[in-house]
Amino acid sequence: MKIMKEREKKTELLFETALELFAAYGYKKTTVDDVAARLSMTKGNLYFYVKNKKDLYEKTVNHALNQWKAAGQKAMESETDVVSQFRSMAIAAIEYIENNPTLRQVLMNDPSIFTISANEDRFRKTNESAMAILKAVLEEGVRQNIFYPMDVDHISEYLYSVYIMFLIKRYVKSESSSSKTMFREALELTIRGLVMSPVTTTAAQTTSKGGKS
Amino acid sequence: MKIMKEREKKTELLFETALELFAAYGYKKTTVDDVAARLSMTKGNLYFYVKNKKDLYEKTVNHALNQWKAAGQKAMESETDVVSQFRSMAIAAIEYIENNPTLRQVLMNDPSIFTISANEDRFRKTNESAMAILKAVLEEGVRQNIFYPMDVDHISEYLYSVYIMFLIKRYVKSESSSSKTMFREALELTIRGLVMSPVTTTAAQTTSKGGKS
DNA sequence: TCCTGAACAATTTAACGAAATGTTCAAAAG
DNA sequence: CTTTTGAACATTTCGTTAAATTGTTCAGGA
Repeated sequence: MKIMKEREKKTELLFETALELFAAYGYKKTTVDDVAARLSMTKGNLYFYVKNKKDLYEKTVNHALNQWKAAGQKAMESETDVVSQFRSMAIAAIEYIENNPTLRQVLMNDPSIFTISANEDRFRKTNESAMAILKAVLEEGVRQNIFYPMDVDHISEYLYSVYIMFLIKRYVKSESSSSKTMFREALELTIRGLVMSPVTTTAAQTTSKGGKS
Repeated sequence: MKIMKEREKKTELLFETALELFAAYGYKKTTVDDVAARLSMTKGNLYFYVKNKKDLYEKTVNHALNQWKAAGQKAMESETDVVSQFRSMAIAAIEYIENNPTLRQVLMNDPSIFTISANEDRFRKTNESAMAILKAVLEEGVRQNIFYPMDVDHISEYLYSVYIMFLIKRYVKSESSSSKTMFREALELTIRGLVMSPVTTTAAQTTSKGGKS
Protein backbone atom coordinates (compact mmCIF):
# COMPACT_ATOMS: atom_id res chain seq x y z
CA MET A 1 0.00 0.00 0.00
CA LYS A 2 2.55 2.52 1.11
CA ILE A 3 6.04 2.72 -0.28
CA MET A 4 8.49 3.59 2.43
CA LYS A 5 12.12 4.47 2.52
CA GLU A 6 14.50 2.45 4.64
CA ARG A 7 14.87 5.34 7.01
CA GLU A 8 11.14 5.78 7.50
CA LYS A 9 10.64 2.10 8.12
CA LYS A 10 13.29 2.12 10.80
CA THR A 11 11.88 5.20 12.42
CA GLU A 12 8.44 3.64 12.43
CA LEU A 13 9.84 0.52 14.07
CA LEU A 14 11.53 2.72 16.62
CA PHE A 15 8.25 4.39 17.57
CA GLU A 16 6.34 1.14 17.71
CA THR A 17 8.97 -0.43 19.92
CA ALA A 18 9.22 2.58 22.17
CA LEU A 19 5.44 2.68 22.51
CA GLU A 20 5.40 -0.88 23.79
CA LEU A 21 8.05 -0.15 26.35
CA PHE A 22 6.46 3.09 27.50
CA ALA A 23 3.19 1.22 27.80
CA ALA A 24 4.73 -1.56 29.82
CA TYR A 25 6.95 0.45 32.18
CA GLY A 26 5.85 4.07 31.96
CA TYR A 27 8.02 7.03 30.98
CA LYS A 28 10.27 7.08 34.00
CA LYS A 29 10.97 3.38 34.25
CA THR A 30 11.83 2.90 30.58
CA THR A 31 15.45 3.75 30.00
CA VAL A 32 16.80 4.78 26.65
CA ASP A 33 19.00 1.73 27.04
CA ASP A 34 15.89 -0.45 27.19
CA VAL A 35 14.65 0.98 23.92
CA ALA A 36 18.02 0.77 22.21
CA ALA A 37 18.56 -2.80 23.36
CA ARG A 38 15.16 -3.90 22.07
CA LEU A 39 16.19 -2.52 18.69
CA SER A 40 19.63 -4.13 18.91
CA MET A 41 21.41 -0.84 18.83
CA THR A 42 23.35 1.24 21.31
CA LYS A 43 21.68 4.04 23.17
CA GLY A 44 24.10 6.50 21.66
CA ASN A 45 22.63 5.73 18.26
CA LEU A 46 19.13 6.56 19.39
CA TYR A 47 20.28 10.16 19.53
CA PHE A 48 20.67 10.02 15.79
CA TYR A 49 16.86 9.74 15.57
CA VAL A 50 15.69 11.85 18.48
CA LYS A 51 17.01 14.82 20.41
CA ASN A 52 16.61 13.35 23.90
CA LYS A 53 14.41 11.06 25.95
CA LYS A 54 11.55 13.50 26.15
CA ASP A 55 11.68 13.96 22.39
CA LEU A 56 11.60 10.20 21.94
CA TYR A 57 8.49 10.00 24.06
CA GLU A 58 6.70 12.83 22.32
CA LYS A 59 7.50 11.60 18.84
CA THR A 60 6.39 8.13 19.86
CA VAL A 61 3.06 9.29 21.24
CA ASN A 62 2.53 11.64 18.33
CA HIS A 63 3.04 8.78 15.93
CA ALA A 64 0.40 6.73 17.74
CA LEU A 65 -2.06 9.62 17.95
CA ASN A 66 -1.70 10.29 14.24
CA GLN A 67 -2.58 6.72 13.38
CA TRP A 68 -5.59 6.98 15.65
CA LYS A 69 -6.67 10.17 13.94
CA ALA A 70 -6.19 8.54 10.55
CA ALA A 71 -8.54 5.72 11.53
CA GLY A 72 -11.28 8.21 12.35
CA GLN A 73 -10.68 10.19 9.19
CA LYS A 74 -10.78 7.08 7.02
CA ALA A 75 -14.13 6.05 8.51
CA MET A 76 -15.43 9.55 7.92
CA GLU A 77 -14.34 9.61 4.30
CA SER A 78 -16.14 6.36 3.52
CA GLU A 79 -19.50 8.01 4.22
CA THR A 80 -21.39 10.40 1.98
CA ASP A 81 -23.81 12.34 4.19
CA VAL A 82 -22.58 14.52 7.04
CA VAL A 83 -24.66 12.81 9.71
CA SER A 84 -23.15 9.44 8.89
CA GLN A 85 -19.74 11.02 8.63
CA PHE A 86 -20.08 12.45 12.10
CA ARG A 87 -21.38 9.24 13.59
CA SER A 88 -18.88 6.93 11.87
CA MET A 89 -15.93 9.09 12.83
CA ALA A 90 -16.91 8.99 16.47
CA ILE A 91 -17.55 5.28 16.49
CA ALA A 92 -14.38 4.44 14.60
CA ALA A 93 -12.26 6.45 16.99
CA ILE A 94 -13.74 4.67 19.96
CA GLU A 95 -13.28 1.28 18.36
CA TYR A 96 -9.71 2.04 17.45
CA ILE A 97 -8.71 2.63 21.03
CA GLU A 98 -10.87 -0.28 22.14
CA ASN A 99 -8.69 -2.57 20.02
CA ASN A 100 -5.38 -0.99 20.94
CA PRO A 101 -4.39 -1.94 24.47
CA THR A 102 -0.86 -0.63 24.07
CA LEU A 103 -1.89 2.91 23.28
CA ARG A 104 -4.56 2.63 25.96
CA GLN A 105 -1.92 1.78 28.52
CA VAL A 106 0.19 4.75 27.50
CA LEU A 107 -2.82 7.00 28.01
CA MET A 108 -3.41 5.47 31.41
CA ASN A 109 0.20 6.11 32.37
CA ASP A 110 0.03 9.70 31.18
CA PRO A 111 -3.46 11.19 30.95
CA SER A 112 -1.99 14.63 30.40
CA ILE A 113 -1.46 13.63 26.77
CA PHE A 114 -4.93 15.06 26.21
CA THR A 115 -4.41 18.20 28.21
CA ILE A 116 -4.28 20.76 25.39
CA SER A 117 -3.60 23.43 28.01
CA ALA A 118 -2.32 26.71 26.73
CA ASN A 119 1.07 26.62 28.40
CA GLU A 120 2.03 23.12 27.25
CA ASP A 121 2.71 22.36 23.65
CA ARG A 122 3.38 18.63 23.38
CA PHE A 123 0.50 17.20 21.36
CA ARG A 124 -1.45 20.34 20.70
CA LYS A 125 -0.81 20.26 16.99
CA THR A 126 -2.00 16.69 16.67
CA ASN A 127 -5.07 17.35 18.80
CA GLU A 128 -5.84 20.46 16.81
CA SER A 129 -5.60 18.69 13.51
CA ALA A 130 -8.03 16.07 14.79
CA MET A 131 -10.37 18.84 15.83
CA ALA A 132 -10.00 20.37 12.39
CA ILE A 133 -11.43 17.24 10.78
CA LEU A 134 -14.41 17.41 13.09
CA LYS A 135 -14.81 21.09 12.38
CA ALA A 136 -14.82 20.47 8.64
CA VAL A 137 -17.71 18.03 9.00
CA LEU A 138 -19.66 20.52 11.08
CA GLU A 139 -19.04 23.28 8.56
CA GLU A 140 -20.20 21.11 5.71
CA GLY A 141 -23.33 20.16 7.65
CA VAL A 142 -24.16 23.79 8.31
CA ARG A 143 -23.47 24.69 4.69
CA GLN A 144 -25.88 22.00 3.52
CA ASN A 145 -28.55 23.23 5.93
CA ILE A 146 -28.56 19.85 7.64
CA PHE A 147 -27.01 21.08 10.88
CA TYR A 148 -28.24 24.05 12.84
CA PRO A 149 -26.29 27.26 12.30
CA MET A 150 -23.61 27.41 14.99
CA ASP A 151 -20.23 28.73 15.96
CA VAL A 152 -18.28 25.81 14.52
CA ASP A 153 -15.10 26.74 16.35
CA HIS A 154 -16.79 26.59 19.72
CA ILE A 155 -18.91 23.55 19.00
CA SER A 156 -16.08 21.51 17.49
CA GLU A 157 -13.92 22.29 20.48
CA TYR A 158 -16.80 21.41 22.76
CA LEU A 159 -17.52 18.10 21.05
CA TYR A 160 -13.86 17.19 20.96
CA SER A 161 -13.65 17.84 24.70
CA VAL A 162 -16.67 15.65 25.31
CA TYR A 163 -15.03 12.93 23.29
CA ILE A 164 -11.81 13.24 25.29
CA MET A 165 -13.81 13.17 28.52
CA PHE A 166 -15.38 9.90 27.42
CA LEU A 167 -12.03 8.39 26.65
CA ILE A 168 -10.65 9.39 30.01
CA LYS A 169 -13.68 8.14 31.88
CA ARG A 170 -13.71 4.85 30.08
CA TYR A 171 -10.07 4.02 29.47
CA VAL A 172 -7.94 6.10 31.79
CA LYS A 173 -9.98 5.82 34.90
CA SER A 174 -12.13 2.79 34.30
CA GLU A 175 -15.43 3.84 35.73
CA SER A 176 -18.27 1.54 36.49
CA SER A 177 -20.64 3.18 34.08
CA SER A 178 -19.64 5.11 30.95
CA SER A 179 -20.23 1.92 29.02
CA LYS A 180 -20.31 1.58 25.28
CA THR A 181 -24.09 1.93 25.26
CA MET A 182 -23.78 5.17 27.19
CA PHE A 183 -21.45 6.45 24.50
CA ARG A 184 -23.96 5.56 21.82
CA GLU A 185 -26.82 7.21 23.68
CA ALA A 186 -24.81 10.38 24.19
CA LEU A 187 -23.80 10.31 20.53
CA GLU A 188 -27.40 10.13 19.37
CA LEU A 189 -28.40 12.88 21.78
CA THR A 190 -25.66 15.04 20.32
CA ILE A 191 -26.68 14.30 16.76
CA ARG A 192 -30.28 15.26 17.56
CA GLY A 193 -28.93 18.53 18.93
CA LEU A 194 -26.98 19.16 15.74
CA VAL A 195 -29.43 18.13 13.07
CA MET A 196 -32.35 20.28 12.05
CA SER A 197 -35.62 18.51 11.39
CA PRO A 198 -35.93 17.18 7.81
CA VAL A 199 -37.89 20.31 6.88
CA THR A 200 -34.98 22.55 5.98
CA THR A 201 -36.06 25.92 7.30
CA THR A 202 -33.60 28.69 6.61
CA ALA A 203 -31.98 30.47 9.54
CA ALA A 204 -33.80 28.79 12.40
CA GLN A 205 -32.52 31.07 15.11
CA THR A 206 -34.94 29.70 17.71
CA THR A 207 -33.13 30.38 20.95
CA SER A 208 -36.04 28.57 22.59
CA LYS A 209 -37.57 31.73 23.90
CA GLY A 210 -41.22 30.89 23.73
CA GLY A 211 -42.20 28.89 26.80
CA LYS A 212 -44.40 26.03 25.75
CA SER A 213 -47.07 25.42 28.35
CA MET B 1 -33.83 32.53 57.86
CA LYS B 2 -32.19 29.55 59.41
CA ILE B 3 -32.13 28.92 63.14
CA MET B 4 -28.88 27.38 64.19
CA LYS B 5 -27.52 25.89 67.35
CA GLU B 6 -24.32 27.22 68.85
CA ARG B 7 -22.51 24.07 67.90
CA GLU B 8 -23.65 24.18 64.29
CA LYS B 9 -22.67 27.81 63.96
CA LYS B 10 -19.20 27.05 65.25
CA THR B 11 -18.80 24.10 62.92
CA GLU B 12 -19.92 26.21 59.99
CA LEU B 13 -17.39 28.88 60.90
CA LEU B 14 -14.76 26.19 61.14
CA PHE B 15 -15.47 25.01 57.59
CA GLU B 16 -15.57 28.49 56.18
CA THR B 17 -12.29 29.37 57.80
CA ALA B 18 -10.63 26.14 56.76
CA LEU B 19 -11.82 26.64 53.18
CA GLU B 20 -10.12 30.00 53.01
CA LEU B 21 -6.86 28.59 54.28
CA PHE B 22 -6.96 25.53 52.02
CA ALA B 23 -7.67 27.87 49.13
CA ALA B 24 -4.77 30.15 50.01
CA TYR B 25 -2.12 27.55 50.82
CA GLY B 26 -3.33 24.17 49.54
CA TYR B 27 -3.85 21.03 51.60
CA LYS B 28 -0.25 20.27 52.38
CA LYS B 29 0.86 23.77 53.30
CA THR B 30 -2.04 24.48 55.61
CA THR B 31 -1.28 23.14 59.05
CA VAL B 32 -3.93 22.28 61.57
CA ASP B 33 -2.22 24.87 63.72
CA ASP B 34 -2.96 27.50 61.08
CA VAL B 35 -6.63 26.66 61.14
CA ALA B 36 -6.82 26.51 64.93
CA ALA B 37 -4.99 29.80 65.30
CA ARG B 38 -7.32 31.54 62.88
CA LEU B 39 -10.21 30.35 65.05
CA SER B 40 -8.40 31.37 68.25
CA MET B 41 -8.30 27.85 69.55
CA THR B 42 -5.62 25.25 70.09
CA LYS B 43 -5.05 22.56 67.53
CA GLY B 44 -5.88 19.94 70.10
CA ASN B 45 -9.40 21.30 70.25
CA LEU B 46 -9.86 20.93 66.50
CA TYR B 47 -9.84 17.21 67.10
CA PHE B 48 -13.02 17.64 69.04
CA TYR B 49 -14.71 18.58 65.74
CA VAL B 50 -12.91 16.41 63.21
CA LYS B 51 -11.13 13.08 63.27
CA ASN B 52 -7.90 14.23 61.65
CA LYS B 53 -6.55 16.61 59.05
CA LYS B 54 -7.88 14.63 56.11
CA ASP B 55 -11.30 14.56 57.73
CA LEU B 56 -11.14 18.33 58.23
CA TYR B 57 -10.40 18.80 54.56
CA GLU B 58 -13.12 16.48 53.36
CA LYS B 59 -15.78 17.93 55.64
CA THR B 60 -14.73 21.41 54.56
CA VAL B 61 -14.95 20.66 50.86
CA ASN B 62 -18.19 18.75 51.32
CA HIS B 63 -19.70 21.73 53.05
CA ALA B 64 -18.75 23.96 50.14
CA LEU B 65 -19.96 21.51 47.52
CA ASN B 66 -23.30 21.17 49.26
CA GLN B 67 -23.86 24.90 49.19
CA TRP B 68 -23.01 24.88 45.53
CA LYS B 69 -25.47 22.10 44.91
CA ALA B 70 -28.13 23.99 46.88
CA ALA B 71 -27.70 27.01 44.65
CA GLY B 72 -28.41 24.91 41.56
CA GLN B 73 -31.35 23.22 43.19
CA LYS B 74 -32.86 26.50 44.31
CA ALA B 75 -32.65 27.89 40.78
CA MET B 76 -34.25 24.72 39.47
CA GLU B 77 -37.12 24.88 41.92
CA SER B 78 -38.00 28.43 40.94
CA GLU B 79 -38.93 27.25 37.44
CA THR B 80 -42.08 25.45 36.38
CA ASP B 81 -41.33 23.69 33.09
CA VAL B 82 -38.61 21.06 32.82
CA VAL B 83 -36.74 22.79 30.01
CA SER B 84 -36.36 25.97 32.08
CA GLN B 85 -35.51 23.88 35.11
CA PHE B 86 -32.73 22.16 33.23
CA ARG B 87 -31.38 25.38 31.78
CA SER B 88 -31.59 27.41 34.99
CA MET B 89 -29.93 24.73 37.05
CA ALA B 90 -26.98 24.60 34.67
CA ILE B 91 -26.63 28.36 34.47
CA ALA B 92 -26.96 28.88 38.21
CA ALA B 93 -24.30 26.32 38.96
CA ILE B 94 -21.89 27.99 36.59
CA GLU B 95 -22.62 31.41 38.00
CA TYR B 96 -22.18 30.19 41.54
CA ILE B 97 -18.64 29.09 40.92
CA GLU B 98 -18.02 32.15 38.80
CA ASN B 99 -18.72 34.28 41.87
CA ASN B 100 -16.85 32.13 44.35
CA PRO B 101 -13.10 32.53 43.92
CA THR B 102 -12.32 30.73 47.15
CA LEU B 103 -14.01 27.49 46.17
CA ARG B 104 -12.57 27.90 42.69
CA GLN B 105 -9.09 28.07 44.13
CA VAL B 106 -9.66 24.91 46.15
CA LEU B 107 -10.73 23.13 42.97
CA MET B 108 -7.64 24.37 41.22
CA ASN B 109 -5.48 23.06 44.03
CA ASP B 110 -7.18 19.69 44.01
CA PRO B 111 -8.99 18.81 40.78
CA SER B 112 -9.46 15.25 41.98
CA ILE B 113 -12.39 16.54 44.02
CA PHE B 114 -14.45 15.76 40.95
CA THR B 115 -12.93 12.41 40.27
CA ILE B 116 -15.81 10.14 41.28
CA SER B 117 -13.61 7.16 40.52
CA ALA B 118 -14.78 3.86 41.88
CA ASN B 119 -11.92 3.27 44.27
CA GLU B 120 -12.05 6.64 46.00
CA ASP B 121 -14.97 7.63 48.14
CA ARG B 122 -14.37 11.20 49.28
CA PHE B 123 -17.08 13.29 47.64
CA ARG B 124 -18.95 10.58 45.82
CA LYS B 125 -22.05 10.94 47.92
CA THR B 126 -22.23 14.68 47.33
CA ASN B 127 -21.60 14.28 43.62
CA GLU B 128 -24.18 11.55 43.41
CA SER B 129 -26.82 13.61 45.15
CA ALA B 130 -26.17 16.42 42.69
CA MET B 131 -26.59 13.95 39.87
CA ALA B 132 -29.81 12.77 41.44
CA ILE B 133 -31.33 16.24 41.13
CA LEU B 134 -30.42 16.30 37.46
CA LYS B 135 -31.80 12.82 37.02
CA ALA B 136 -35.11 13.81 38.59
CA VAL B 137 -35.51 16.64 36.08
CA LEU B 138 -34.78 14.29 33.19
CA GLU B 139 -37.26 11.74 34.50
CA GLU B 140 -39.96 14.36 34.82
CA GLY B 141 -39.26 15.59 31.30
CA VAL B 142 -39.55 12.08 29.90
CA ARG B 143 -42.73 11.45 31.89
CA GLN B 144 -44.30 14.61 30.48
CA ASN B 145 -43.34 13.57 26.94
CA ILE B 146 -41.26 16.72 26.61
CA PHE B 147 -37.90 14.93 26.55
CA TYR B 148 -37.11 12.02 24.30
CA PRO B 149 -37.36 8.63 25.98
CA MET B 150 -33.89 7.76 27.29
CA ASP B 151 -31.90 5.82 29.82
CA VAL B 152 -31.99 8.53 32.49
CA ASP B 153 -29.24 6.89 34.53
CA HIS B 154 -26.82 6.95 31.64
CA ILE B 155 -27.80 10.36 30.34
CA SER B 156 -27.76 12.06 33.73
CA GLU B 157 -24.32 10.65 34.38
CA TYR B 158 -23.23 11.73 30.93
CA LEU B 159 -24.54 15.27 31.32
CA TYR B 160 -23.04 15.59 34.77
CA SER B 161 -19.69 14.53 33.37
CA VAL B 162 -19.96 17.10 30.60
CA TYR B 163 -20.72 19.72 33.21
CA ILE B 164 -17.69 18.69 35.26
CA MET B 165 -15.54 18.75 32.14
CA PHE B 166 -16.60 22.31 31.50
CA LEU B 167 -15.76 23.35 35.02
CA ILE B 168 -12.34 21.79 34.79
CA LYS B 169 -11.63 23.31 31.40
CA ARG B 170 -12.72 26.75 32.46
CA TYR B 171 -11.74 27.03 36.10
CA VAL B 172 -9.13 24.41 36.84
CA LYS B 173 -7.07 24.69 33.75
CA SER B 174 -7.94 28.06 32.35
CA GLU B 175 -8.12 27.39 28.67
CA SER B 176 -8.16 30.04 26.03
CA SER B 177 -11.52 29.06 24.70
CA SER B 178 -14.30 27.36 26.69
CA SER B 179 -15.78 30.75 27.26
CA LYS B 180 -19.15 31.48 28.77
CA THR B 181 -20.70 31.77 25.32
CA MET B 182 -19.33 28.34 24.47
CA PHE B 183 -21.08 26.99 27.55
CA ARG B 184 -24.34 28.54 26.45
CA GLU B 185 -24.04 27.20 22.94
CA ALA B 186 -23.31 23.72 24.21
CA LEU B 187 -26.21 23.98 26.64
CA GLU B 188 -28.63 24.86 23.86
CA LEU B 189 -27.28 22.07 21.68
CA THR B 190 -27.88 19.66 24.53
CA ILE B 191 -31.40 20.92 25.15
CA ARG B 192 -32.22 20.47 21.45
CA GLY B 193 -30.97 16.91 21.77
CA LEU B 194 -33.18 16.31 24.78
CA VAL B 195 -36.40 17.98 23.76
CA MET B 196 -38.83 16.44 21.32
CA SER B 197 -40.38 18.78 18.78
CA PRO B 198 -43.53 20.55 20.07
CA VAL B 199 -45.65 17.89 18.34
CA THR B 200 -45.66 15.30 21.09
CA THR B 201 -45.47 12.06 19.17
CA THR B 202 -45.58 9.02 21.41
CA ALA B 203 -42.58 6.72 21.48
CA ALA B 204 -40.47 8.42 18.86
CA GLN B 205 -37.91 5.63 18.57
CA THR B 206 -36.29 7.16 15.50
CA THR B 207 -32.77 5.83 15.72
CA SER B 208 -32.08 7.95 12.66
CA LYS B 209 -32.08 4.95 10.37
CA GLY B 210 -33.49 6.42 7.21
CA GLY B 211 -30.75 8.12 5.22
CA LYS B 212 -32.04 11.41 3.94
CA SER B 213 -30.63 12.07 0.49
C1' DT C 1 24.66 8.16 6.45
C1' DC C 2 24.52 5.33 10.28
C1' DC C 3 26.57 3.39 14.16
C1' DT C 4 29.81 2.35 18.32
C1' DG C 5 31.66 2.86 22.82
C1' DA C 6 33.64 5.29 26.21
C1' DA C 7 33.72 9.78 28.71
C1' DC C 8 31.06 13.01 30.94
C1' DA C 9 26.84 15.36 32.93
C1' DA C 10 22.65 15.11 35.22
C1' DT C 11 19.32 12.82 37.91
C1' DT C 12 17.71 9.46 41.19
C1' DT C 13 18.11 6.84 45.45
C1' DA C 14 19.11 5.73 50.07
C1' DA C 15 20.40 6.98 54.46
C1' DC C 16 19.89 9.72 58.47
C1' DG C 17 19.44 13.29 61.93
C1' DA C 18 16.89 17.49 62.76
C1' DA C 19 12.83 20.06 62.39
C1' DA C 20 8.08 20.50 61.60
C1' DT C 21 3.64 18.79 61.87
C1' DG C 22 -0.11 15.58 63.18
C1' DT C 23 -2.44 13.14 66.97
C1' DT C 24 -3.63 11.71 71.65
C1' DC C 25 -5.14 12.38 76.23
C1' DA C 26 -5.29 13.56 81.25
C1' DA C 27 -6.68 17.32 83.46
C1' DA C 28 -9.15 21.73 83.90
C1' DA C 29 -12.57 25.23 82.72
C1' DG C 30 -17.21 26.51 81.68
C1' DC D 1 -21.84 17.01 80.39
C1' DT D 2 -19.54 19.78 76.83
C1' DT D 3 -15.69 22.18 75.48
C1' DT D 4 -10.94 23.55 75.85
C1' DT D 5 -6.07 23.40 77.09
C1' DG D 6 -1.27 22.15 76.86
C1' DA D 7 2.14 19.10 76.97
C1' DA D 8 3.68 14.41 75.54
C1' DC D 9 4.11 11.44 71.89
C1' DA D 10 3.98 9.71 66.95
C1' DT D 11 4.62 10.56 62.33
C1' DT D 12 6.06 12.95 58.33
C1' DT D 13 8.83 16.19 55.98
C1' DC D 14 13.30 18.47 55.03
C1' DG D 15 17.99 19.20 54.19
C1' DT D 16 22.08 17.20 53.48
C1' DT D 17 25.29 13.88 51.84
C1' DA D 18 27.44 9.93 48.81
C1' DA D 19 26.74 6.25 45.64
C1' DA D 20 24.45 4.39 41.82
C1' DT D 21 21.87 4.87 37.87
C1' DT D 22 20.63 7.01 33.79
C1' DG D 23 20.85 10.54 30.12
C1' DT D 24 23.75 12.93 26.72
C1' DT D 25 27.78 14.06 23.92
C1' DC D 26 31.20 13.17 20.66
C1' DA D 27 35.50 11.50 18.33
C1' DG D 28 36.18 8.13 15.43
C1' DG D 29 34.97 4.00 12.44
C1' DA D 30 31.99 1.02 9.19
